[in-house]
Amino acid sequence: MKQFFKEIFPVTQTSITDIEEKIEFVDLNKGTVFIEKDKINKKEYLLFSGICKSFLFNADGDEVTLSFYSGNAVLTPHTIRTQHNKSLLYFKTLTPCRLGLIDAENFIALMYTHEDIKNFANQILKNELMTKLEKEIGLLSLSAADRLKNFRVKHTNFENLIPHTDIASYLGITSISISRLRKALIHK
Amino acid sequence: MKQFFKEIFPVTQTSITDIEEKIEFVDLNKGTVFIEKDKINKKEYLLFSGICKSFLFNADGDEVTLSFYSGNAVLTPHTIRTQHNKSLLYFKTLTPCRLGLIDAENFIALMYTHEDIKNFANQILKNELMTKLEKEIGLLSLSAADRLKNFRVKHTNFENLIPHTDIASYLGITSISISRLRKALIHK
DNA sequence: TTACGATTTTATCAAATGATAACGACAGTA
DNA sequence: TACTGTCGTTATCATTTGATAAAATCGTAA
Repeated sequence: MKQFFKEIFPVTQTSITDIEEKIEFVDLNKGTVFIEKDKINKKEYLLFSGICKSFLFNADGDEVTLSFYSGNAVLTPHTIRTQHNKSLLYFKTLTPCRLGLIDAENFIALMYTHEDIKNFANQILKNELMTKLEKEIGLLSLSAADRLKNFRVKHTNFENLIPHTDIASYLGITSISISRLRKALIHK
Repeated sequence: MKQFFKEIFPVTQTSITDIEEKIEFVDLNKGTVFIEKDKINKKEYLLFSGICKSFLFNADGDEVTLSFYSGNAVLTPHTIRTQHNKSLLYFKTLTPCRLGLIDAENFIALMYTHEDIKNFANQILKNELMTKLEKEIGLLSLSAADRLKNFRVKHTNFENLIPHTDIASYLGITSISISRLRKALIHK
């Protein structure tokens, strides 16, 4: 737990303790859809280990990968819950994952009583927004090869840990294309 | 004002009046950058007429268009547009625009005292997130031609009102491509 | 009106990406 | 061990998109 917050946004030992006592820990196998679109959800999710992704289905019924998360990280509140507590997205594990769940209302209460926890939450939101902006800029103005290069910097070794189809649907290309790009990038 | 809220999210006459008395109205010529990245900003923006866009610059220094807004509409809310009261994005007018500005803190105060204004704000936020998701899905899984088709449905007649370069940078293609696609789509 | 500058279109060619199919590698299982 | 299904690669060909340059169009100001 200490390490978790140290990596993301340092908070006091008191805050860590107060969060920890409200957390429910869960271990999931890979390939588990643990948040479903349009379903009621009232939890916050801390990812302690493993890799998971958020996704939707396009008009053809294919999965479209929006974001990856790898421990240690926090899944973003906004997309998991709208004002009616319904998720906008699906989430699934791509490797075995260890998650920490907190009741969202409890967590909000902690934000009010602990200034550093509020700052922590703001940092999470900021990170997510910046990541989204960077991704959109990449999609709008970079070639697939450059998007893959950026992906490698941001998500080191993911190509050896999760299916390439998930990476392809994140980059907006086919899995055949990613294979071709991987070959082309070897000599560069 | 009545028409504005009627189109977006109906609120009571009392709420309209309470908002209206805190609004500052502004008329801008086309091509005016009225929100700048990294500059202090503490306002909410209501767009009563005209078309504007949010944008950033990519690594090559080219404008990347993120979203379009046309009256009547509300621009990206302060909460997700800024961090520490500094804007994450640029906004500029693409036609003459009539805007209404409200101090963000004043607006939040109204949300606490008026349930319908809070719901209105939540609706704006949700719409913004949904629009973003739809755009990302399009970028990830549609051809440029299909993205243009969708754009035409969502932004009727924009091709006759704003520069095609802005539309191209929104769709992630060159202005030459958009011209080619326009020709190809005439016979379909 | 003419002239100028910005925008849009067109043409040509090269490069990137998709579609389809076949092949190979690999893990799990009977 | 052989079988099976999943995943990744490779090959071929068609299509899409970009780059560059030139021409056409449009709006605005002199």
